[in-house]
This record gives sequence, C-alpha cells and structure tokens, in this order.
Amino acid sequence: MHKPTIQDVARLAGVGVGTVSRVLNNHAAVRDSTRQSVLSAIRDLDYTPNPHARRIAGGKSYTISILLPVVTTEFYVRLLDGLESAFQEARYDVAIFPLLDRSRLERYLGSHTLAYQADGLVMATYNLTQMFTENRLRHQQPMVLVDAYAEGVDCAHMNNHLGGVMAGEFLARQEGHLYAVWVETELDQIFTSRVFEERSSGFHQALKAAGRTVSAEYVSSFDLHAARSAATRLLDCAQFPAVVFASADLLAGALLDEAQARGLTIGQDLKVLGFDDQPWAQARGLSTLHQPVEAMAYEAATLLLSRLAGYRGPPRVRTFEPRLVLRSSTGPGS
Amino acid sequence: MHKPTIQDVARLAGVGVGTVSRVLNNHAAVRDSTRQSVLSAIRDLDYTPNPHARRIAGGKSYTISILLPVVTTEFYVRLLDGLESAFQEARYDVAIFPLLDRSRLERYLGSHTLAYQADGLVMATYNLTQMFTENRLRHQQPMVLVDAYAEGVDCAHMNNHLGGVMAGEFLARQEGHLYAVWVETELDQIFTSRVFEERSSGFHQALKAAGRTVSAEYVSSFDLHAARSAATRLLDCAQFPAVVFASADLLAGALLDEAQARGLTIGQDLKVLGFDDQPWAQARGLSTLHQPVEAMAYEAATLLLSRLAGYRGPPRVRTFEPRLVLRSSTGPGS
DNA sequence: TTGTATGCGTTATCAT
DNA sequence: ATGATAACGCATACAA
Repeated sequence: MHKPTIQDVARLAGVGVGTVSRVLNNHAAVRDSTRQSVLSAIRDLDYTPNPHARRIAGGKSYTISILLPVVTTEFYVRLLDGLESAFQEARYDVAIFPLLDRSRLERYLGSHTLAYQADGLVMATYNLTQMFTENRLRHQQPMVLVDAYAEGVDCAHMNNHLGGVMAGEFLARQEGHLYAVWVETELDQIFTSRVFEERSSGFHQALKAAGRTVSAEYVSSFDLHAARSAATRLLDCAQFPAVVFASADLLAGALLDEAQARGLTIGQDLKVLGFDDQPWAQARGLSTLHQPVEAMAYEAATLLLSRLAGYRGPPRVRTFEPRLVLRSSTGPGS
Repeated sequence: MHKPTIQDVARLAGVGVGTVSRVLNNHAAVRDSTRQSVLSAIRDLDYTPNPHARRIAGGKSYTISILLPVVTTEFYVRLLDGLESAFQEARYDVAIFPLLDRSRLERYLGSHTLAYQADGLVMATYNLTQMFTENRLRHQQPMVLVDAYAEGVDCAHMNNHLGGVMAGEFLARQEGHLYAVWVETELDQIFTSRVFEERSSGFHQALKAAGRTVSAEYVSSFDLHAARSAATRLLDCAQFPAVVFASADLLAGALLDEAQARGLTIGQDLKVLGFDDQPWAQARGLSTLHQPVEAMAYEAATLLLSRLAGYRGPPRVRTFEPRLVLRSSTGPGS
C-alpha cells in the first residue's frame, strides 16, 4: 500500500507516463478523451505528484517560501491570507518561515536551507536594502518583496508616505492642539521597516502645507504596555482639545483606554486617528487609515507567479494606497 | 555555475559517489584519510546535499514539519527555540506551519501537502484527541505532540494540573479573599487546548483540600484588552485584601496595571500569582509558575528523532513540571 | 574499504 | 497525439 505514483496512474489509464505528466502540467497536446481517462485515474487512486521528484526532474517543486517576522499582528495574518490564496489558486504550496530573531535569519539565509529550495521567495517587511547592497542575499530563485521596497526586485508595498499625508491633511482641518505618537524603530535591527518614518514624513509635509505645527510628539515601542505609557505621558501634558495622530491602531487603542480612564470625551476633548484598521477599530469607533493588505499580498504573489511562468522583464513596483475611514474617535466633523 | 552535486565532490576528492554518500551519512566503513579528503572537497565546493534528491532516493528529506497555532506568544517562541536547537543538532531542517485558522489546518492535513512530505511531524498544543479518534489524521510518518497529550503517540507535555495545585496550595496559605482569572477556551475550536481546564482543576482541588473557597472567578480571552477589562471587573467588586490566581502572566500583568492605576499596594492589598514566567515578570516582580518550555520542546524533538532513528517501541509520555517562582507580587510571605 | 550500477518519481526529449 | 527513454541528484546493494 504505497503512495500511488505516476506509473500507477499511467497503467490504470492505459497510457504512458509521458501522457500523464502532460495532463498534470497542462501541456495542451493531449486529446481530450485521453485527458479525461487520465484525470479519472488520478481521482480513483487519489494520486498527487511527489513534489520532491518534480523538483529533481523538472527543477520545480511548486513550493513558495514566505519569510516574515513574527506573526504577532493582525497585519501578518491578513498578509498570509492574501499570499496563500493567490498561491493556492496557482496550485503552489506554501512554507512559512517565521524569522523570530537575527540568528534564524542567518540560518535561513544559508542558501542550502529548505527555504532556498523553493521555487520562489516572498520576503515581508524587511529592510532588505542593506542586505542587497552588501550582497548577502544570493537568491538563485525569483523573489518578491511585500510591504517593503528595494531596488532591483519586484515589490508590492503600501504608500505609507501618502498615508501620513492623508492623516496630516485631515487632522490639520481639526481644531485643537496637534500631537503625534510614533513607533520606535531600532536602528540596528534587520527587522526594522521604514513604514513609520514614511508615515511621519508624509504627516509633517501635509501639516507644513497647511501651516500647522505639532505641539509634541511621542515615541513608543510596539507593545501595549509601552503604548499605554506613551498615552499617559501624552495626556499628562496635553492641552485640550487635543488632536492626535497615532501611527498604529495599537497606539490609538491605548490612547482611547487612557482617555476613557480619565473621563475625557473622545471625539471632542480628544480626537484620535489611528493607522491599520484593526478588526476592533470599528467596534471602538476608531477613525483610522485602512490598508488593503490582502490586495497587496495577492498582487505580490501574482508578481512572483509571473516570474515563475517565465516573465523576464525589469523589476516591477506595485504601490497600494491606504484609505481614510472616519468613525467617532475624530468627532462628527466632515 | 550550477549548484555542486555529489558528482562534483566525488570528482574533486578523487573518489566514487558512493564514498561521498557514505561519509555524508556516517556509514562507518570508510577509511579516515579518504573521509578527510571528501570532507575537504565538500568544504571547498560549499556543497550541501539536495534534500529533494535525498528524499527520492533514500526516503528521507531530513526535514521536520512543525504545526502550531500562532507564533504570537512568548510561549511559542521559546517552544520553537527548543525544537529547532534539537533538530539542528541532529542536522534536520525545520519547516514551520502556523495554523492560524481552521481552513489552514484542513489544508495542511491534505496528506499530499508539503507538511506531510517531511520525515516527521511535530504538533503543538492541539487538542488532537478528537482527530485521532475520528481517524482524520492519517500520518504515515512519525510524529510527536508537544504541550499536548493524546493516546497512541509520543508526547511531551506540561503538567498543568500540578501547576494548578501548586498555585492553589500556595495561595491557600495567604490571608484574604481568593479570586481567579481564567482564559476562555472556545469549545468549537480545534485549536482549543485543555491547559486552562487542567490548571483550574488542580487549583480547585488544592483549595478544597485546604478547606478554602474562591470568592469569584473571571474569564478573559487571551488578549491584553480583554485582560484589562477582566482586571477592572475583578477589582471593582473585590474585597481586600485580595489574593488572585491569574492563570496566565498576560492576565496577571493587566491586573498589576489596573491595581497600580487604582493606587493599591501590590503584595499587600492585592496579591497576584501568574503563570508562564514571561521575560518581563521578573522586572515587574510578578510571582508566577515558571514552565521549562525549552526543555519540554527539546525532549519532544528527541522523542521524534529516536523514532526517525528506528525506535519502534510503544508511545512514550514525558511530563514536565512548572516551578513556583516567588517575587514581590505575592508579598514577603514565606 | 571503495567504485559501479540500479532505482526513486518525475519531467523532458526524443522518436513514432 | 502519444509512448519510450534519458536525465535529475542521491542512496544503496552489489561487486571488486
């Protein structure tokens, strides 16, 4: 009772292995009647091709490696959803490599490791520019960056600068003192992305254009404790009415918590705009910038698939734009 | 400039491919001098065997699949560390499959998918009993459960019942009103583990033995917002001095936060015992139950490796015990 | 102890 | 359009 092979299918269908392989890979040159009999044989035996043998013989394993940081946030769950659905449609398998720390990154980069045996590579949210310039990344197979940008590779990324501009333009129209909370990016970390720098630059650009200035800015690391502490610091010193751009919903949520604990009226004393549109944002009435994460991920997958299908053109860049979602946390204002 | 193969190594070392294969697989019957020359050829060419070819030829790919829920928490990071270090020592590669939802589980269980092409399987924290009895899991390759238990398979798991007992026995000796906070387990979820039920049963057993009763119990889902809300509810109605068993450090941390916000003296008005010993627990003075997660994971890997090495004996169960770590959150008490 | 030949499951290149 | 058959990179049985 071994796993059925292409031989078994060929025998049952009464054809040669070549023909079976042809229907498996959609090599048009096969009569429709024989195709049907092969297909039914495949069904009968519950046959699935051995990816290892495929890789050896044809150079393809129909497997994609996805390298991403820890899957902590909703963001990565959505990212994976978009990626996996696209690859699944194309009948590609997916292996996920969570890069929890630098040593794991080094390990996976070891060019012999499993991740590099895949047909293609998806890298998420790394600041890979350095690694490219240092030529540390010798990828023999096609690759795509998602939620990240680097020269010379296909990229699908979010226009975080624009997101900052949108936040700035909207908040500039609100009355009150302006504040901002940013996420701290550790400089020595490979995992550092530039998204918050970009949001910040867009935000300041828009404010400058509107002739407004920020009263104070705060920085927090990306966890709830730090976020709460930043919220406390902000509200301790803030003048009201206060208008705050929290560059991540996590930060905005903590601000809402702390404000409620102090009995502030949200949307009035304090207006808060987040960034992410996390699932709970709607329930809490948080105005925020929604990111089309699934669409971005799907597009990234599509870019990679086109390379796997033989596309040889220059690197392509797909940019996605956040969308302003207004709820009660910024008040009833238009 | 193709990737070097076993042929290239053989040629450079001036031996046959069989010999190279033998040194690769530690088949003792090879003279030490030739072994050395082969080894140096391998180094010179930076050769690494192709796992797909190995799988085809010898039936082994030297790859382990790890199936786990989310990689969100500190617990799983530590688990992965223990697992990966053990497998790495044995020169096995690791592919991680985060099963974020049920559909992904179904997909990976598709018996043809990549996860099932590995030499061995590690499953973490699932309540797999059902799936085994329903015979939904047709695993042809060896497998081990970590942080979970089921009949008929090798398991390495934490004695959560004992942890509950230890918590109960310790807290029963404290003066004040007793409270507990549990983590909500969704019944229809495959991902539901039984750890909190077990902690609860141990806790109540110890309390009963000590002749004490719980004033009130609370339930929270496993996120910081819910935890904070549970803390609020608890402290709103609690009588002081209060003694609380928070069945996860996440819950305990939120309780500490809320208590501090209310100006309570921790360790006196309110005593808190957590469960997990997260990295921040020491800094915050949280008394808690430390789990030897890495050791458990390492042992799980060892069990699996022994199967891969040919062990055919009956299923083995390895149980690990939490350790009570007393800090300031439970006061100066002995 | 070591080299050679065969087979693993598949794709690709031939013929036909 | 389809059936043989040669690779692919490796492990292994067999021969030397």
